Amino acid sequence: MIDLNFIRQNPDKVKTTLLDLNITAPIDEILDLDQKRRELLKKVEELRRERNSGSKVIGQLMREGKKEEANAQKQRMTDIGEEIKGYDETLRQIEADLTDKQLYVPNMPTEGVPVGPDEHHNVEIRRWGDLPKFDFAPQPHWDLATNLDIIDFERGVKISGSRFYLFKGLGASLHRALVNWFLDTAINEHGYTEIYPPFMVREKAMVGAAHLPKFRDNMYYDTEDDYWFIGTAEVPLSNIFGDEIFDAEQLPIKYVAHTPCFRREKMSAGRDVRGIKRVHQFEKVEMYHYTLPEDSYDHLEMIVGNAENLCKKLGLPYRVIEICTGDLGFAAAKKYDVEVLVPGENGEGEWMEVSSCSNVEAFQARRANLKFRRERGAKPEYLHTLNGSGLPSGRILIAVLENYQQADGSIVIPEVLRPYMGGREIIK
RNA sequence: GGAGGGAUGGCAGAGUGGUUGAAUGCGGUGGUCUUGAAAACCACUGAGGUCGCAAGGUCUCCGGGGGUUCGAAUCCCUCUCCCUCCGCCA
Repeated sequence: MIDLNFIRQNPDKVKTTLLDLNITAPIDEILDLDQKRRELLKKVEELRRERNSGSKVIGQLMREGKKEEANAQKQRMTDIGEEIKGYDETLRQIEADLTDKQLYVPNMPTEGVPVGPDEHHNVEIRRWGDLPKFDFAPQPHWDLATNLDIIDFERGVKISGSRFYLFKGLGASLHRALVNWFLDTAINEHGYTEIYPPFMVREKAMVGAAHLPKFRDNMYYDTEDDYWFIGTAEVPLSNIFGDEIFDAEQLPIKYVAHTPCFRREKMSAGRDVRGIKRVHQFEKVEMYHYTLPEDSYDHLEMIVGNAENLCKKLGLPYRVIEICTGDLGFAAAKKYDVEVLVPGENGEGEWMEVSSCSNVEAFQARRANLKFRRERGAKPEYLHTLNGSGLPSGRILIAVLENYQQADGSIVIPEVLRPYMGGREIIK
């Protein structure tokens, strides 16, 4: 959610920005509702004030035993009460409508975000490493994994349908090794506190994280108990401190969580259907920061740096790109993606997104009501939150398989993972 | 799943229809006293909306929502959450 005051004071700027973002939102309706709301509020408050003071008089009169005067006063108050009731009803509708519409307004990109209509206008910031030199034709991960019998696609599909799979034997070990190494690195080297959150949340949490109401179609939902299944740990992490007020010195807070991620992938039917790149259930280690507003952009660099560090230690070539306005999405004010380079289906090399690091500024903080106080007695302010993948174990497993493959189809295990696999050096 | 009991300010805990946005205690902040500290004493100490340049005014909020009433923390309905007992259970 963005500040209603900001929309009110900069309507044209907001509208222009929406064009850059390639997102539509009912700004004029919002302005109209906002104005109606304030007009009504004024009337209703005036009437309430009258009633409050008028009702006190009744109490006074009763105590003094002046029954008739009290009754006359009661009648006047009844009339005012009726009037208030009418206005209240309208006001309630307007406020509900206004809030609902505000929930569809995206965040405003920060100064300096490249302007462009789509992902082709993202800007490469830096690049690290090179694709390994293969003196043979590299295979895609689904062939490697099937031949090594470490991923069973057919039986995953048998159990749960398309876009499901199962890890088997050393495939499952490798996956688990990645998760544990991501977590340990985050905790021991990057200074995070680990959280094990719920994977099913109520609607309020989804709205707080800005995944609802707009992205309803991409999420699994249990109709019987009203639970939403998280598509990322960002959802529970962003709601932990809802309706709480921090002292400034308690910030920043850096959390890391490993969770499954459930995604319907409705919008990408037919894309990336082979392998485990785009699936309904995967696991991810997610970084999440709560910061003072003035520190959030430093933290964005920290988060992306942490994601890069993981790629470097795994020996995976990558690039960092800054996302342009048209590709920025709903919640981010600024976003970096980290993409690793893998041989891909045809062996020529392709970029695969493995981390998305966003500063959402106060966008989630407003929705989830996350605040801090600069000093005792100061007015509470919204804090800033950031999120970044660190990293998705399934996609990194793809990268490890494809980049560390040998001519005989075996996989050399990256050194950092070997302690997590009983010292094993190769999968064959 | 069944039965019962709860939800009040940072915390604890009063308050069952009329100056109660809320006693009291603890905590916190400032001050007095003290060489300093402690103790004692005094004062202050919730959030949001709206109007206003401001000072300040005004409205709302006692788990959420709705209702009764001139007036609700107090009465009614409903939802959520917590606790206790029974049942089931990794």
